[in-house]
Amino acid sequence: MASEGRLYRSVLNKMRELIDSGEYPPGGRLPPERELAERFGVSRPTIREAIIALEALDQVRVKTGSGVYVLETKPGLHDIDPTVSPFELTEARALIEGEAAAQAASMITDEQLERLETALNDMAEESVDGHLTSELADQQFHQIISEATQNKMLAAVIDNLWYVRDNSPKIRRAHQSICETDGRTRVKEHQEIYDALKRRDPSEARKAMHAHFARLLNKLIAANESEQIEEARRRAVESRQRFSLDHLVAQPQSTR
Amino acid sequence: MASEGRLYRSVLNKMRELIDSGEYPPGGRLPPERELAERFGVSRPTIREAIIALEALDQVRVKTGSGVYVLETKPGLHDIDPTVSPFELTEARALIEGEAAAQAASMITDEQLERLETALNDMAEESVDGHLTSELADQQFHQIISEATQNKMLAAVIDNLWYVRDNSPKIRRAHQSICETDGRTRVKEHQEIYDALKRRDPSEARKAMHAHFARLLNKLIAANESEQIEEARRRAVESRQRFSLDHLVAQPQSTR
DNA sequence: TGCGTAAATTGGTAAGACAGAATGTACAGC
DNA sequence: GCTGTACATTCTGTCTTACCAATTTACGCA
Repeated sequence: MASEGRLYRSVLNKMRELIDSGEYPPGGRLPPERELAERFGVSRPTIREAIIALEALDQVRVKTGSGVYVLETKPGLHDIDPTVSPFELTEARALIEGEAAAQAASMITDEQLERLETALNDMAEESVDGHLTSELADQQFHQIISEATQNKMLAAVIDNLWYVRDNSPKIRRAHQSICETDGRTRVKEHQEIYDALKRRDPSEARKAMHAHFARLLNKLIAANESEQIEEARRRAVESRQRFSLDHLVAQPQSTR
Repeated sequence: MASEGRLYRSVLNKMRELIDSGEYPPGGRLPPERELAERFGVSRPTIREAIIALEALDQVRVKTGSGVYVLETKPGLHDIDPTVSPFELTEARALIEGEAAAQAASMITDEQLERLETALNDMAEESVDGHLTSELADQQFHQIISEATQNKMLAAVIDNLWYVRDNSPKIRRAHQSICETDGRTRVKEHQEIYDALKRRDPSEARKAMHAHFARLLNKLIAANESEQIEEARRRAVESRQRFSLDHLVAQPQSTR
């Protein structure tokens, strides 16, 4: 299953999806705890945990005895430009993290290499079932590299890119639609980055990082295309239905 | 009491206090749920809720079967880190704006090239007397390039770098100490970037951008060195004066 | 219109079964 | 006697079921 160790996290993710997708719009009320518990097939305390996490993330406000209400997302607080597309973000990450990897290759310490290896193992171990640990290991991997550049400004910029990735609803959704099917490929790509860093080869490190993001970008593009095809098909069916309806009511004149 | 509607919040606050006060240092482990429940006089689910909120706030990491561990608090992602040095910033700008220039070289429009030329002229005209217009033209030049990448994320990152440059006191001071003496060199460097962009040559554009920042970095280093020498001299004078003062009061016994 | 009760909803607790991780212990082999 | 491995125990977080309390909201009735 989508089990990731702790149950409430899986519930949390599903709820965030529902909120992001507009199922529960800002200002609206979530279903009661008991109903959610039944719907997700978990107990009520677990739902409560997910709601509390949601509350801590400022996505929701709980009013005792009344219900839990969706807050409007305030992107202005951390100024994420909502018009930034997943493609732009990934391209920017490719360029910037590519340079970071090259920089890190000539600066990285043995201790940091060890931590990279740990993260790599975590990624490989959990790549089968749980996404959470795998995701976390992924993030740690990249963070260690940015730290290894010994440039706090560069590290801060990269942190910011991850923040945008995790907090822009549009981008979150795009990633969720592709992050299920990968697995060994991702581990292999990170392995190649690690190898280049271990050899202290800046050029190869940059190249491996670019390759990693290039694949990600291609997946995003493919997912977007199939989504658009799906959308087009849906519209086609819709208009066909409308046409047939028009035909039934038999209005020979008006095309509308 | 400290009750604020929901019990877990009061527990959460107490725990945060304990963590902040150093009672539970980063890397350390919190007491087990059952013990905390007894200590705070609440039930275990309530403790769990508080821990989950703590986890959502990135203050704590839960390891199943082992315990809950305190994370080191990261400085705010979006505040300017005051420990970032002018060198780090300039290095980061070199890498990132270098890639931006390469990207821009293959995407830039004729209209943007025109605006670059205008900025270049402004820079050249004013390079003799007024620094203000020249500074502004410089910033515009770089902004047009980041815009030409057609990547809003990359442009936002570069904007952020300029913001740090303009708003970190330490970095502002460092720049002011070197920005007076340049002149034709800077214009010439920007001219070379412009030429590469006009030829639509990514590699040369990157190279020219790197050269620009490399010179800036060297100047910063030189200024820093001379500043440190100055500082050392000042201290030498100071200690010499103190020595002579000690000598004047003529205390043969105590070394203080 | 105003008030009071009932329904709906979240808040909190208790007790226990379960699973993973750490720890201690005993036994086998050297 | 010493060491290392295998097993058992204990510790710890995970999740459930069941129950009652407190608060808000809705509705009916006067």
